[in-house]
Amino acid sequence: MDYIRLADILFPDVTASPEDMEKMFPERSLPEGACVTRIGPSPTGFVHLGNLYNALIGERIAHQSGGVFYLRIEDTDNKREVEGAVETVINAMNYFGVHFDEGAVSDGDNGNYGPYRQRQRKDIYHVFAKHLVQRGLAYPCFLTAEEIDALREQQTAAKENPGIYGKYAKYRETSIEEVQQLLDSGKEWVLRYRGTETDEYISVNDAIRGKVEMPRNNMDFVLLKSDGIPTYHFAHVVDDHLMRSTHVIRGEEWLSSLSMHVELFNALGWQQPIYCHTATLMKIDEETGGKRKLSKRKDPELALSYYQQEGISPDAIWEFLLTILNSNYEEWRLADQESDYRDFPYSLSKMSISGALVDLDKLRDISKNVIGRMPAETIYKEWLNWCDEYSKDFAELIRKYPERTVAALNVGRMAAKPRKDLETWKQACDFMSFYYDETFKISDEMPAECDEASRKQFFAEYLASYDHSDDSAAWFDKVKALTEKLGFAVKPKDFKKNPDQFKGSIVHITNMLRIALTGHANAPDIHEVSHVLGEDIVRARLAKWC
RNA sequence: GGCCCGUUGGUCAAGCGGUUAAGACACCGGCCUCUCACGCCGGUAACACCAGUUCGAUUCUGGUACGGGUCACCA
Repeated sequence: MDYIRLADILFPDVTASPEDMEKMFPERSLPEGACVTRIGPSPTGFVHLGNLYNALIGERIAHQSGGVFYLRIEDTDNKREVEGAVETVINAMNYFGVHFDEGAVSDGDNGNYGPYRQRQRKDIYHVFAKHLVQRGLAYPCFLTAEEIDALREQQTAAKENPGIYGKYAKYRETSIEEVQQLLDSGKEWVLRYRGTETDEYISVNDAIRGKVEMPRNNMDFVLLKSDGIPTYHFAHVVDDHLMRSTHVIRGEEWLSSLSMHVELFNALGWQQPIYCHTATLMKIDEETGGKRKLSKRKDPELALSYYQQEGISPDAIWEFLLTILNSNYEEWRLADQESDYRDFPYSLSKMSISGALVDLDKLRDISKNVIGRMPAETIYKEWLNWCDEYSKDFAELIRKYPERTVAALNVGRMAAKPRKDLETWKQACDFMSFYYDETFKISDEMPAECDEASRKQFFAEYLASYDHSDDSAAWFDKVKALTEKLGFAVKPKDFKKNPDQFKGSIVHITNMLRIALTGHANAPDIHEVSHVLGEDIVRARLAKWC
């Protein structure tokens, strides 16, 4: 068969050669050991944790090695494409602090290895498609969807592997005349790779999993779809070669199509990148109690937007993913509280290969510590940023009282063992609400031990003797004196031992004070809070109880 | 069903032939204390199963079970 002629019939417009492509996209001149990585999201408008998870690995190993990290949009499936999805991906990655050195940007491309949108690379793929046809490694296939369905049914019934291969590859040996005829009649066709029937095994050294073995590809899989756009498999091989990726980081669901990719790299005579197949993120299914893959429909926490809405800071997400990704991260963080997480030496070999469960409790804990490490000014800024987007009323409040807010954020944080009250920005709005009259409300009941008479007496006398300039010790001495005067135990233990001799203990008294001041039985130090609020507010809030 | 991947406490995980089988989160006690938090001390809790190799297996090999993935002109 004259494959050269067949190639010309199929791709009459392709004049460039593979060598031209190699010249157009030369090897990158990078320092020894530099990694070139990428993420290749498809623009479906939904960015999930798994995307970020893989992005983070790529970003780390690229930037840690002085390499390049880029964004490639895998838009070969026009059916799934959603308007504005590219923007969504870029914004999400930007929000979470993942920066690209090159690749697609919202209004075009940035870099010398583009275009970075696969649909715009059609001509490039066709050069290699034609080349494969010329060498007899690819052929046009005119099978319709119905024919393929019927074949699959027949194969399944006969307990054979479904698919187009060997004797089932109907159009493998179609003559040029027949092809020409079919083409002329306007019949749709796809370009298929010509698989070899073999019982060979291939072996790939995965950077995360080690040696992975599987049967060599024998399928006539699709290279170009009927619209001339490549499938993922073909696009991946061409792109990662031409864009000079050194490492391909992707989910383990790709493991099963690895044999096709190996086949193509070999057929084209290219060196394979280093594959890194990551574990799938899982969660516990509430209904069955079993582990399962996170699902877009059932699990809101899969969407990155969930974390934005909850107000979990990007740093917390990073730390969370880093602890899942590298088992020694927590240890490193424990030993070094100050360093940026980017200083952590990330390693592919330390990665877990079984699916990790997304544990929101753990995330909250990490978030609490991350915020705990931030200076109050940083918290103010980031929290305000979040409020501007998700809680406009609160943003207004914070802006109205900037000094008070920063002071409030510092309550209990100057001590040797600082408080960690804030978990998320959303929770912060709730927690901090008592610092502002606009949002202040009494949420807890006054302790039952304090009857109305002693309550009135307490607040009256407390206010009468209140000196805003008292230091903590002087203030507390006054509270103690009042406590005793009202017939309450100054030492909680005394009350515990002899509950009959007292109306209650100082715990009840201070709780009463705390509720009047903050609305909650649980709140930070009363003396500190009083000073953040200022004398006027303190007096006003307490006066209501006299 | 074929092919692949996986399996250490509730969760995340160290471990890489001999360990009292780390640590973190969660949970439960206790201490500290004006509440809550923080912090500290302590506790409950694990090598899926069965063979084999070995003086000795959580660690190596095989099988079973269970979980996951994939078998598209989707990525």
